[in-house]
Amino acid sequence: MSTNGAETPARNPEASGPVSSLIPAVARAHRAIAASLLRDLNLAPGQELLLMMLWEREPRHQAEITRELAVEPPTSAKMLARMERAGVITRERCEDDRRVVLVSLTEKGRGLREPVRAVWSALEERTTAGLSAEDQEQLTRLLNVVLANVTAHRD
Amino acid sequence: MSTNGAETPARNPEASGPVSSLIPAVARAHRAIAASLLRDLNLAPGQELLLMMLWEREPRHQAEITRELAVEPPTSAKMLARMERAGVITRERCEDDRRVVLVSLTEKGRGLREPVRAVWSALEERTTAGLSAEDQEQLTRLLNVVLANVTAHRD
DNA sequence: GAGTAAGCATTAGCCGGCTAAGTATTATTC
DNA sequence: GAATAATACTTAGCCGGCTAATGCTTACTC
Repeated sequence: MSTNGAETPARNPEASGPVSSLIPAVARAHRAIAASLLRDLNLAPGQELLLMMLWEREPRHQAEITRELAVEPPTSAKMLARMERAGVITRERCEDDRRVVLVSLTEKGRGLREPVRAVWSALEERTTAGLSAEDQEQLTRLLNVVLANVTAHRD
Repeated sequence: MSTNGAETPARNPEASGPVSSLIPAVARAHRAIAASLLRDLNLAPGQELLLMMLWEREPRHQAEITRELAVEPPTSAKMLARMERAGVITRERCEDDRRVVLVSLTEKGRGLREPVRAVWSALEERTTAGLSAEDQEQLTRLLNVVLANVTAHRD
């Protein structure tokens, strides 16, 4: 229903630097669009990433999913439980190693492949609108640097 | 506690473009660091933005906060309720217009100003480590374009 | 083989974010 | 002045994300 008109996202005067305030703002607005597009497929943002993993290879250990999504175990567990309830995946304990849970797609889950791809195209197109090829490369490069910075193992 | 070692954040082969997968990944890792720094101040990520608003001017209408934070009313309402419970802000109904709620800082809230500024400096420094001044400018510029793209009013 | 360590997943509970629906108050309009 | 619309906030409930604490298997060590 005609999503709200995303207000001006708080340009912050006290911010020591703009990047740290820009990143969450961009991410939130970006996620809102993704959510609105994915809602038509009955998916929540984040769930499409899991499906992509399974489309590539299946079944998968839940631990593997957790690792690759770079998320904590309870996060993936809850998400998987919901998606199982929604009928897009199945879970079963592995026979060989009763600790692990194997995650597979249902037919319904497989059917989402093309629609999700379409959503991702639309999302990316809108996100990078007005950026030249060089700009996009630059942005990708810079974001990867930042990602490495904030990802760096700390101990 | 010795945060997990932030795994590789799911480089996604199916992604139509890298930007849409990079943004959430960066945002999540960035937020995790912010959370870890803010936890020492007993704040959750996002709450510092509200405090910044109040340090600048006070009191504020809740509606104003909601608008400036670019958030939906229930989101700010819940956050404010928690912060009130935590003793950093107070809320009271306005006498002139009984619909509005006025939000003010407590002494405890005022005392957080310097610590929060320090956290933001540290966060920004870590985020932009290894980026030249031009790189930072570029990144800021490009993120602003993307922000405009994903923020664009849609109806 | 017993005891301990490591790995995998779950439960409970919090936080920021959202939508949908409702309440109360003030402004408008006729 | 009464009916209607607009505004401000709340409640309920869901989703992704997290930490802390628990349970259950398998592997390792002695």
